[in-house]
Amino acid sequence: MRAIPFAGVWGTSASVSYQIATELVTAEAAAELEGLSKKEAKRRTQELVRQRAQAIAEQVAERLRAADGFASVEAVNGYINIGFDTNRFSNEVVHAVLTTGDDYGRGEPKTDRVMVEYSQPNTHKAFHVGHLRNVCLGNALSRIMQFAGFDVLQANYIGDIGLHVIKTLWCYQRFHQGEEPPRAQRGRWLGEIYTEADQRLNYRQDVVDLLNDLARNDATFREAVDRMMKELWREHKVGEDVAYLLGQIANAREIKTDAFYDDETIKKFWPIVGKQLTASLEAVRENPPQPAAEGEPQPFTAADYEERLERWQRLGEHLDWWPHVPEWQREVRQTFQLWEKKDPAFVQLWEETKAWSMEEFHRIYDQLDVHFDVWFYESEVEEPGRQIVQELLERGIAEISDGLPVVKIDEKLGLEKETYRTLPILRSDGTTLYSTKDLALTKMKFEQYHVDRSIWVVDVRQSLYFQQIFKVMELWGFEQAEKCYHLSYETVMLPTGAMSSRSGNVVLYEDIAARVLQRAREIIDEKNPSLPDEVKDRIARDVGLGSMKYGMLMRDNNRVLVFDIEEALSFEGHAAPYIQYAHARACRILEKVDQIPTEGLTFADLTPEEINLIQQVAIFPSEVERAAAEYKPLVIANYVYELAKRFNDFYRACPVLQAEEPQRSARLTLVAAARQTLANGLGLLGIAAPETM
RNA sequence: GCGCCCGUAGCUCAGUGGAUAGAGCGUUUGCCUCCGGAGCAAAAGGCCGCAGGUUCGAAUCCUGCCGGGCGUACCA
Repeated sequence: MRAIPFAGVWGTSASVSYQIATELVTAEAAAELEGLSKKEAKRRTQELVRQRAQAIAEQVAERLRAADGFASVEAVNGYINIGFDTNRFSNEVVHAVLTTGDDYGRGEPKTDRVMVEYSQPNTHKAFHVGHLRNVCLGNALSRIMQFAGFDVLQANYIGDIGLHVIKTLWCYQRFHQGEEPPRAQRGRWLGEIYTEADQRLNYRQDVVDLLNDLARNDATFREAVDRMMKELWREHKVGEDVAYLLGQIANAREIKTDAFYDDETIKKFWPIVGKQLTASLEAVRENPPQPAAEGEPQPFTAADYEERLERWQRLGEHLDWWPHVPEWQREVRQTFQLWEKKDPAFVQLWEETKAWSMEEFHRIYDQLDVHFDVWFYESEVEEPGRQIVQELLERGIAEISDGLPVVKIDEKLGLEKETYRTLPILRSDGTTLYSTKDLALTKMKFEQYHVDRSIWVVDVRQSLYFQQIFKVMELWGFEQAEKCYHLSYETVMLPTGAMSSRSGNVVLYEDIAARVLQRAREIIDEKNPSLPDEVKDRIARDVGLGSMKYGMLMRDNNRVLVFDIEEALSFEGHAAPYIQYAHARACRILEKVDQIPTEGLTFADLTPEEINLIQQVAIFPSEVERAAAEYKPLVIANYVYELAKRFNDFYRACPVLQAEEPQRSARLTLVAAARQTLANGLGLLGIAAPETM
């Protein structure tokens, strides 16, 4: 049974005649099909089933007509289409919505307690669009499951310790000691320190990566460098390093960061690289390369050279970093030991700077109207995690391999094929890994919060990792391991490529929020200039942030989201403002009447637009249930857009206030029901439904 | 190598084994004396990556292939 797939018909459609026809035909026509080829037999069966299904549908329709109680019964293409009594069903739907109000669509209370862990931002790092997708998803999922009847606990898991924090604090102490940014900027400023730390510590690798990239992929570069270096060698007699570079590049062999004798080599070599890149770029611009044959490596285009040249330039600004990198890396390891020893001064610095980030996070959550019931911190599960590692070792589930504790999961499960691989659970220097902490956290969720199910909303790149964690928990004998679910979603990319704070290719949350709010405000100033300022501000927030959230939710989880700020700033078409606008229009109609009747209405001679709208309103509860069962906020995002669309159709085709009674009352209640459902649906996505905009 | 995900209109994407595969953006043409034009109507645009299979019926399920992304022992 399903809704009749044609617009403007209120009823249901059944395909049972096909099942019956199939059974009958296969039984009766066996003899006839005997001698035919497989293909012909198939075609003949298809033909017979079609005819038979239609015949059965007609018979059934005939009976149902006699039974009475349906508005219409028809046999079409083998389907039995049953039209409902529109008046009765419309009354029921509208009555249900208006009497339950904000609770329309709410599911029966369920016994399961579910924890949804999401957001998990790292302190000392920037909050960007990638984090935004996570928050929107996790929060919408929580709201939906709660509304569907589950007892939901929303949990945040703050990454307040780990290598990233150590790196940031090292960089702060080493290069920015005593500096203090303006209060509102402190979280962001720390994020910049982190980026700098990362750039410094990876400097040698980044330099060598560029060289290797060129040596591997660009034949022109190999030849030119070979020529130039030979000259350099003859003229200056610079020693072994040049020979090394020459050899590796000419043969497209990998250059290693630690294979240099002289720190000055790179400084001398760098201009040569740039010179060659510039020359290649010019050559390619004048004379674009022909695409290589199938299977051959493609020659670099102008864009390829521009990108490399840009990297070359950026790295060239810090050639003086090169000699220091090994020493910096040593310092970072020492800094980690300060944390391990709980050095009081260091712990104090950590607490202070952590608070800077937390302040920013709280500001963001408030703005997004996101509220957590439980706050976990990585720093709090380090010790419990170590104990679990200890126990896993004692029980032989974990072992020491290459100097660190790991669990060889496939081996322990007796799997031949590589599936779960090996999970390291503690660093060889004794510092904790993400996995160390997650093992403890998983246990804590079930034992301290007594949840029946636990959902992790985390990026898809960690799916193997979570499979590993859950399997290790299972091996450890933790029964609730099967109640753990990783809800993965694809990454957020930018039109310029993958996000990376190191290369500066990031879009920060605060920047998009600011732009979206500003744009919303401009539009309101233009469309509704007479509103008071504070009302305009509130609407700008509802519309701007709503639009931003909807953009994060309108795409399927396992699809990469390319975040385009221009798209986010467009409030037309398939976006939250469209839905909010339908809601505001409904409010305009409703405010012009004193009272909305809820019973004894006459829904007679309904137009297709009215029927479509009532139908869409009617399926809201089942859509909520489906969204919760499938963990898919997208279901609601699609639903609420479709509802707005149908409302707009109705709005155009059906005058309400000027209609004659009893049609006027019926339409008024329909508007009220649609408005309520729009508001409820938007609410599940964490999006406001303003009355004016 | 192995594993996971994606491939649908020019672009970005919806689509629960069922009837004629839908939106938005973009393009073209219209609609405010009428409950708000952040709207509406119309046109154009499709071997649903390819090839098999299952089924009365496949964009949807299965297998293989092609193309792209991601993951794959001390990052999180």
